[in-house]
Amino acid sequence: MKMHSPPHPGEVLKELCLEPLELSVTRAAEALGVSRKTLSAILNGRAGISPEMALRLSQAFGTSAESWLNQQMQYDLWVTEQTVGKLDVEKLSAA
Amino acid sequence: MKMHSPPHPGEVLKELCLEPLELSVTRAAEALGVSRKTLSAILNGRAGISPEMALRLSQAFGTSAESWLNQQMQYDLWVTEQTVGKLDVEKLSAA
DNA sequence: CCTGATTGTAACCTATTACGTTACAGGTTA
DNA sequence: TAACCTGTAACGTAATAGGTTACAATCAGG
Repeated sequence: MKMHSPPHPGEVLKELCLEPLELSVTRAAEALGVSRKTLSAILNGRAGISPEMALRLSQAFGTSAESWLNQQMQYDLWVTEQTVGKLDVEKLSAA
Repeated sequence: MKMHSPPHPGEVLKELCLEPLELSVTRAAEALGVSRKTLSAILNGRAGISPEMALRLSQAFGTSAESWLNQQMQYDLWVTEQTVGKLDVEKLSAA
């Protein structure tokens, strides 16, 4: 039913965390304790948010790690739904 | 704050889905369209629930894919919290 | 006792992904 | 021009989901 893509967590991170604080990618990566490449990949949607990265974000920005992983989960699920074709699954329960 | 482990999703799958329907591992793997090894690994906590597997479970048992991924996320986060030491993260926001 | 079914798991393979360092090219700005 | 930020390619490591095949252990029926 859901048709359009949930936002990639990297977009949210950029718009809600980096831009309001006027943080450069280089500076933010430094603060998070990861390489500039790693953060850049996330911001540009070429990598997801790992549990460890979620912890880093929560410590740096005072947000919850769950919220980041939740967004990532929604995004991954949407991508998978769009990607995989019909799965050959047999219905098992009555409901 | 949280101290004890959230249940591994494999336990939940076994107790809430397989056992009530008296499904064997072999039979359930067949129905899900995956190898017996793959399902066994999940049931015994040696593999996590991937987005595709969550879709298979939702189709087989009439549950939501999100609920499975949510459990997996909680579990992964807990494991990561227990595993990684102090992360060298600089606090960035005021809150 | 033998047979068949079920199970966990090891050994091997592939594909993907997060992360790192180094290096380059393009842009902006003082 | 020089200093900085940026995306990204090229190389590496480690982890993980998935597959097939094969083996040993358990348990139920004949």
